[in-house]
Amino acid sequence: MSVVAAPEFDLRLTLASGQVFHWEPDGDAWRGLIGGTVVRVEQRGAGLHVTPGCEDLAARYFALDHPLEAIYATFPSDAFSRAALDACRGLRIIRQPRWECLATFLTSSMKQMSHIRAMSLALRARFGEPVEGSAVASYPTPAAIAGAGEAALRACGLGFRAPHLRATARCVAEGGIDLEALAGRDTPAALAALCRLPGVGRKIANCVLLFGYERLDAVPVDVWIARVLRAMRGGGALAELEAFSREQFGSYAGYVQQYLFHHARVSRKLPAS
DNA sequence: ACCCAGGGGCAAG
DNA sequence: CTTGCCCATGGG
Repeated sequence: MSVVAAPEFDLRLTLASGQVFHWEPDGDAWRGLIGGTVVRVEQRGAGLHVTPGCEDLAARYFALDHPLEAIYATFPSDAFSRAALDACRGLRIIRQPRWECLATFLTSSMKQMSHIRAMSLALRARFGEPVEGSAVASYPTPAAIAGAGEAALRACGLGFRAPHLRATARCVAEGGIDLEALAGRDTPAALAALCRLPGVGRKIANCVLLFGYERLDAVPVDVWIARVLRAMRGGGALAELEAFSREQFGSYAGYVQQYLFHHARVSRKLPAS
C-alpha cells in the first residue's frame, strides 16, 4: 500500500453518506471498484493508504483536491448547519463514473439506502463483468442492461423501476444521449437533457450533476432535504425549496445539502423553526 | 398491521 | 401550473 496525503478527509463518513453503495469493509480498510479497477483504501490519520498504482485514481475519485476550507467558509451560520458541519467535517463529494451514477440513482426512487445497495450488487452480479480480486463485479454497461429482459431486472429487486432503467439504458446505448458530451454543457441544459430520460426527474438529475459532473451547486431535493429545508424556510413546495436552497447556499449548495442530508439522517434531528 | 424509503409520470383539477 | 394517485418491495 502506498500513501496519499489526505488532510481534511473522512473516508468512512464519505462512503457512508449515500453517494456510492458498493464498497465493502475489509478489516480496517475498504475494498471497492473505481470504474473497473479494484482498489483497497485505508485511512490512517491524514494519510490514505491505497493499492499501489491507484494513487491518482483514488485521489481523483475521492476528490481530495476539493478546497474544503473554502467550501466551509460558504456554509450558512444557523445552528443546524453548524452542527452538520461539525458532525461531517472531512466528508467529500465523490467523482463517480457517469453511467454508473445515473443508473444507480435512477433505481433509488422510494428506496432506502440499504436496498439501493442490494439492487446495485444484484445488477452487478447478474449483468456486470467479474473483476479479479473483487467480490463485486463492474457496473453493467448500458448495452448489457438494454439487452436484459424486464423480468430479469425485476429479479434484481427493481420493481416498477425496471422498465425505466431499461429504457434509459437503451437511450444511452443507442446514442440518444451522450453522457460524456454532457460534461461540456451548462448546468441548466445538462439538467434538461437528463430529465428527458425515462425515470429521471429533477431530483435524480441533480444527483447525477452533483456526483457525476462536478456541479457542486446542484441541489437534489429528496424527502430528507425537503424536511430540513421546510423547517428552515417554513414550508414550501418542492420547486420553491430547490430555489431556496440554491439562493441561500450558493455555489457549493450541493456540498451544504450533502452535509445537511447526512446529519439529519444520522442525528434524527431537524432545524429548530 | 402500518408506515416509510435520497421519486417519477400521468391524469385530473 | 399545481395536486392526487399509482407504481414494487423491503425494513423498521
